[in-house]
Amino acid sequence: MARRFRGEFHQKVDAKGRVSIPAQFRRVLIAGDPNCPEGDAPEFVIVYGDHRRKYLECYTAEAIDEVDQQISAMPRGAVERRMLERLFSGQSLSTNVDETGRLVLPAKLRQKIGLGDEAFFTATGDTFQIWKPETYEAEELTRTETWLETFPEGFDPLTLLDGRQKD
Amino acid sequence: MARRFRGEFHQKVDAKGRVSIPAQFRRVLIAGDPNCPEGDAPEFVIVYGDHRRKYLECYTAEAIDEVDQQISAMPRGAVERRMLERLFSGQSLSTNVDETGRLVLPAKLRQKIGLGDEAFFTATGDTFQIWKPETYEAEELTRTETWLETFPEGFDPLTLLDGRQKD
DNA sequence: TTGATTTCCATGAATTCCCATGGCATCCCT
DNA sequence: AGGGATGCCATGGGAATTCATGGAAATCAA
Repeated sequence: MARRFRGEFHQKVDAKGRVSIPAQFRRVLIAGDPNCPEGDAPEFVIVYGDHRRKYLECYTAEAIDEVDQQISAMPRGAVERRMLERLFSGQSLSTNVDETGRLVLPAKLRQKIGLGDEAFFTATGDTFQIWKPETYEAEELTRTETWLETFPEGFDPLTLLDGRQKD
Repeated sequence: MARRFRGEFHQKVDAKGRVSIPAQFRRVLIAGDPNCPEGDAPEFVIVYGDHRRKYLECYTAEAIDEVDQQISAMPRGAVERRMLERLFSGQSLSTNVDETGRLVLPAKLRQKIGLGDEAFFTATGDTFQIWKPETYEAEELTRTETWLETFPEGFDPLTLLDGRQKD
């Protein structure tokens, strides 16, 4: 089973912007940082994006390397390449987990997503996101709701996985 | 014959949330974890889903890998993909069987499905589900009952297999 | 200097690990 | 066939660790 992030967690944010990274996520970050200095303190990257993005997306060292490679494989000068570079190089921050398993979110980033004294972590495959809990509920949950409503009563999202498989 | 879960079982849940996994299921979990560390302690994934789902669904390592692959084959940014990621990455928990054959259900999950001191396990092909016994009786049994009643007396469910090609 | 950042220690609660027991079912030996 | 003896299985209890979180001391930066 590949090293993937899994689960949702609520964590406290203190006055200095310190947040405990869920232990399970920490392990994935460690596994995803090839030259992680033995014990722990893996490095990883937070992509915060432009002003309209309301959450922070975190990549393991390996995951971001992969993205970087794909970007540099694009033709120099291409508009798309520029955009991606701006997003992944510019609007991002390289950081690391500290010895007590926490990450420090600079005031700038906290303000950007309106983070108060609580953060919501949610896994999304090979990355995880950090949200202000209220925003997550408002945006994502209601989005799910309305999306589900476009389907018949009692619809099971699993049907979407079809293509080949179990029934 | 493929390793499939079979049967229904009632198990005790102790104060710490520990539950014995039926030995039969355990074997399937072991067989379904490719890099399972020899003896036992296979890893697997519990998908709990959103608030309206009243049971926990357990996937073998292989089964969940397959799901993950299917999801990552969907176009990035598609709403469907996003929904499935939320479900299978976010609303899930990666765990493992312990040395005594048990699994630990965190308080959060127990509350979610209202689990008390007893759990009901039921096989569903390549996954199995964990229910609060009362819920299962109330919801699932009556559901299949009424569904069966839409068919004539003495109806043989096997008829449903007709003309459906399997893989 | 002064606010901000980084280190280092502290602690309660939750989680994991380790050992123990009783019930069944099976195997085996005579 | 009798009657243990063996071994797996479901459960319990407590000790040992890990986690999340808070606060103070030590460093920086400008």
